[in-house]
Amino acid sequence: MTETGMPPAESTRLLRIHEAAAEVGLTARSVRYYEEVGLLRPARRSEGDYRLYDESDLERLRFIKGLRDDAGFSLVEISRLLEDEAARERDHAAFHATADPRERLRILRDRVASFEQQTQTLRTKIGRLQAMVDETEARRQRSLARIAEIERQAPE
Amino acid sequence: MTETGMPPAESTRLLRIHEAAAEVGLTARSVRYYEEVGLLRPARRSEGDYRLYDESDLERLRFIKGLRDDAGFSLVEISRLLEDEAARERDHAAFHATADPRERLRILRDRVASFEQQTQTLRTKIGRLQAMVDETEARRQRSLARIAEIERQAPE
DNA sequence: CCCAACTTTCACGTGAACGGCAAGGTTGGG
DNA sequence: CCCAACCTTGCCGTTCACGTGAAAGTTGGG
Repeated sequence: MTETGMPPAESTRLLRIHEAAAEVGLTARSVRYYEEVGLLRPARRSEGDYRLYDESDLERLRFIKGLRDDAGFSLVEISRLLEDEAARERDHAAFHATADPRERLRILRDRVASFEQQTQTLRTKIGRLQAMVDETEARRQRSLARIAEIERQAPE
Repeated sequence: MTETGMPPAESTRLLRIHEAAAEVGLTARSVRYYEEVGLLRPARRSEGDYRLYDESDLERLRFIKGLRDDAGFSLVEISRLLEDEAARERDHAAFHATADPRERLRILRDRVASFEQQTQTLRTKIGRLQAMVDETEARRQRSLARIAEIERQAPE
């Protein structure tokens, strides 16, 4: 019969830094570095000061990795992109601390604005990439036209 | 057959490194570095060994800058992306040197394949960015749903 | 309680992508 | 022909984004 030393595993499973990093495809060093430059802080620390990450931390890490690898943003740019979200992180506790619907609405609306800001930035980047695709397509078309011309003049 | 002689040197205006760099929004140092790592070589050198860039060099520089700034590719990745195109650069002289239609067709088809490779890579990147947009959109929708719920329970 | 495996902070090392300077050569208008 | 304003190569410095120990503390199974 075990005593009531049960871990509170039911609500949120917490991962140590190497587990969390592996989960999202990063190194522990990177995760520590991201904390160093202010991109995130772990949900909590253990008794012996080990970093412990929850599911929302993992989401954030995945998002950071996406911005870094897929969008090619620098950590400074990512920091700016997540700035609003950082504010809402600070509001997160406030959200659960208050029962005032007006306050909760304000927090949620800030969050929505933050998401819209993020999609706007990403869509701008998509637009520039699309422009490059279009230009490359145009050059391809010109080459195809020249091929057609040669084939017309000198059929094989 | 051919029309009158080609327009004189006006179309083949050559720029020195600072002019070329300014034209495409880079620094001279960057342009030299790109040459150092094999991303391009200037069309020609002056009598006193000054680098001289023509319009196709500028196009290439703009493309490199786009890949770097907009797509966030590293110079190594850009190098891989332009590798095929580098081959066709070497073929460029051959193209104008030969009158053999079969040879010209081969060169042009290589170029088309290179363009298709580039658009493929860019579209893959666009797809990943779009996935991030979609996810952010979904999170925004969830927040909007929560807002609606609160407004329903506690109308102002 | 022990011990291997994990973690902490601190600190220095590294590769990419340039910036900046020195010492000298080139260009082109007057 | 002069000379200021370009350019050349060479080399060292810098920032970013981590990698890689070192030395010490923590965790958890046996």
